[in-house]
Amino acid sequence: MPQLDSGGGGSGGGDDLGAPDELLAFQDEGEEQDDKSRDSAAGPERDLAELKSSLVNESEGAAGGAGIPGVPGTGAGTRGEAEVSARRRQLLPRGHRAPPPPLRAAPGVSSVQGAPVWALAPTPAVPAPLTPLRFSLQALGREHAAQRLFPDKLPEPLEDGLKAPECASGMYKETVYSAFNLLMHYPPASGAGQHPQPQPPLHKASQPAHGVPQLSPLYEHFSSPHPTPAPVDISQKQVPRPLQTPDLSGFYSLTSGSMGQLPHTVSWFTHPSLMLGSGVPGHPAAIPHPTIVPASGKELQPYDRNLKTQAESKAEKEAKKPTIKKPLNAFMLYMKEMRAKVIAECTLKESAAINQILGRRWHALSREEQAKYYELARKERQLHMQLYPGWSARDNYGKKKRRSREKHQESTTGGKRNAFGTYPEKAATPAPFLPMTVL
DNA sequence: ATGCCTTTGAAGGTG
DNA sequence: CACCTTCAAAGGCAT
Repeated sequence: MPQLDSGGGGSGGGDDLGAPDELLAFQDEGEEQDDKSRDSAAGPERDLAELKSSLVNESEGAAGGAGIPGVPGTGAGTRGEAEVSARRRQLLPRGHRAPPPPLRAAPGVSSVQGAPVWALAPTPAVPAPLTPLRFSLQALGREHAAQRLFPDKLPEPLEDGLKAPECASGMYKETVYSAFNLLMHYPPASGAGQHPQPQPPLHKASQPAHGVPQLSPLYEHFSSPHPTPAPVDISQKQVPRPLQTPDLSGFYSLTSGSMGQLPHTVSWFTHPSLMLGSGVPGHPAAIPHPTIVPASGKELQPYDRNLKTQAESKAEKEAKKPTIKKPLNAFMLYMKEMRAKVIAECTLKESAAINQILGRRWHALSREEQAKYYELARKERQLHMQLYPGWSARDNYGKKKRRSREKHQESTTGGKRNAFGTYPEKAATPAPFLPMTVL
């Protein structure tokens, strides 16, 4: 079940987003200090350095590639395929990473829906309580205002970014916290006057984060100031109709007028394959929730079904049932925002390598910085749950192709290991955050 | 065409 | 309750 706090607990119930009294002190300041020092001394720069180092070490003897400019050993595309493959296999052995000390929440502090307690600390200048849906793309035109909310965050990318000469492109300077700034920027209560200037079509590759955060579609979806009566009917049979709370009722639509302001990250809005809903493509009513994707990834062909047997049709129907994706967690949101920067800075493209860097950067983030993403993630989950009360992550189990790790598991078992073969390590790795105990 | 890799976090299932 | 498993994003690469 989704973990929306249904009003219980001592947090006042309901949406206690941004509750000021959630500001909690940490008792492990020493550890935080460690984090800080780690951040500054061996943070992001080390991330890539280690990654690169591992690449170099593992590809020692290989002719210097041209991966990261000036960084040997990162050019996967410069070696023979076999060599690259070998490197890839050993790229970052699961035991390779020596994760930084975990961020721990202070004991005796409460948590909300699994987020580290420090993540619940009030975001600067964010009014509370917050309605999760009250985000607006209007913020796109108000980045300055958003920046005012977190003025201290602007230089962060410069600190956090891979400033190493081999990686510094400077592109990340444009906006780093733009996503969060946007999300955390609340429109006027009236919601009026939210008609940003239409923008030309944006392309994913050509439109890095320049005032256009790579937000979770969930939030982007609700960024529209123009309401629609209800979210797309994704699965009437399984997913109960979303709650039509007053807060939500005004955030379910995207009008054509709002399309122009949407960044590339909301390409789902116009993508034909996503027009699965009940209506006519292009019509707001036909706009599905961003987390809804056809299982096949292709547009449905209703007439095809008539040619199939009932069983086939049923199976196919089942298979093609739109999939409600899981809401993104904090780290996913972070990755989504920062990926482009890492790519730009490091000229890396392989997500596996990028994700490793991002993982390290994530650990290098301060609590406050991480808290933003936890907060966003929490709101995303709330939105998701409000939209699809009956949805369960379990619904998507098996929709992804079974990974071959299963057979790996069979062949290499002996000990306990998860399907990825990583669990023992992860278990051995200190958890980033200890669960909070609710007082 | 499809799955793997790689990361963290969330959530559900199991013992 | 602890542990395990799966999925979420992403894109190059391998099969």
